[in-house]
Amino acid sequence: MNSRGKYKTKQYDELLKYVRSIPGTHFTVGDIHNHMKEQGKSIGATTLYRHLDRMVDEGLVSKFNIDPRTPACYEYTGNEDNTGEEACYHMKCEVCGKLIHLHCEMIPELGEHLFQHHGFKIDPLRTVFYGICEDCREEE
Amino acid sequence: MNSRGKYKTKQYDELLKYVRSIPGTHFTVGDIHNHMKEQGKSIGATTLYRHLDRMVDEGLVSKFNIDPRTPACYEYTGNEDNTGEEACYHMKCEVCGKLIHLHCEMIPELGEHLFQHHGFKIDPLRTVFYGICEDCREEE
DNA sequence: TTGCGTGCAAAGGTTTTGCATGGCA
DNA sequence: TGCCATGCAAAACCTTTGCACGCAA
Repeated sequence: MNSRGKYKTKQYDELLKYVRSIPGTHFTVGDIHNHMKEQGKSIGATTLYRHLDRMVDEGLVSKFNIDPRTPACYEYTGNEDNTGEEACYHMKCEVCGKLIHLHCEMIPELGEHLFQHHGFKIDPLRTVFYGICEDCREEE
Repeated sequence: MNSRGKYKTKQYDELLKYVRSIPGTHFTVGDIHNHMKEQGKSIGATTLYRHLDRMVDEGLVSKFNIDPRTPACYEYTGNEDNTGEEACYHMKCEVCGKLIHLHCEMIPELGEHLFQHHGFKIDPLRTVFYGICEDCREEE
C-alpha cells in the first residue's frame, strides 16, 4: 500500500516511472497509451484516465484543459514530498498550439495582489495564459 | 448587407439584440437556445454556434472554454465600432464555478512585461485565471 | 436568380460509466 | 478471502459537418 492509500499495481508503477522520466514534458492520455503499447506494456486508456486524475488530486501531475475537442494535456510536476516547490505557469500559443513554460518573477507578485485586493487565490497549476508566441508573431 | 459582409437575417438580429441586452452576463449556447424558445423565437443550436463563432472573430463576443465536458461560455463584450475599449479578464472559481470579472490595474503591466521579456502577446479574451474565490475560501 | 442562412440529423472525438474479470494484500 | 484495479464496450456530451430547403438581396 503506497501513499495513495490504495493498492500498488504494475500499471501504476509503470505509469509513474515513465512520467517521472519526462519531467517538464507535456503529454496526453493517447501519448502515454501509445508509448506503453510500443514498450509492450499496454495500459488501458480508462486506467490511465483514472490514475492521472488521482495524481492531479495529489499534486503529482498537472492537467491543462487547453481546448474542448482536443485531448487534455498533462505534465509531471513532481512535488511528491509536498515540499511546496515553485509552481510553474504556462503560456499557450493560439496559433501554433505550443504550450510554453513561464518562469517569471512578476507572477508571484500578481498572485499576492489578487489575493490581497481581490480575495482570489490563484491556482498556478490550472491557470494558462493564452496569446501569441514570439515565433508566430515574427512569421507575420 | 451589414458590416459582416453577409446577409442580415431574423435569427441574427434576434440573437444580437438579446446578447446586447445582457452585457457582462455569461451564457452558453443552451442558455440562449432555451431563452429564445421561451420567447417563441426558436433558433437552432447549429445557427447559434455559427453566429457566436463569427461574433467572436469580430470581437463582438468573447468565448471561454472553461472545461471540456461543460458547454463553452460566451459573453457580449461590445466594441462593435472597434474602438479598442478596455479588455476584461476573468477569474474562474474552481469550487463554485463562478466566472468573475477582473478589473485590475496590474494586468496591463503584466501584459506589457510578458511582451517585452517573454515575447508573448497575451490575449485577454481567452485568458482565464483559475483559483478559489473569496466566498468559497471563507466557507472553509 | 444566386448563393448564403437555417436547422435537422448524423458524425466526431474525448472522457466517463457499467460490469465482469483479475490481482494485491 | 475481500476489495480494489483493470479494461473492454457502451454511454454521455458538446460541437461540427452534411445536406436539403428557405430566404435575403
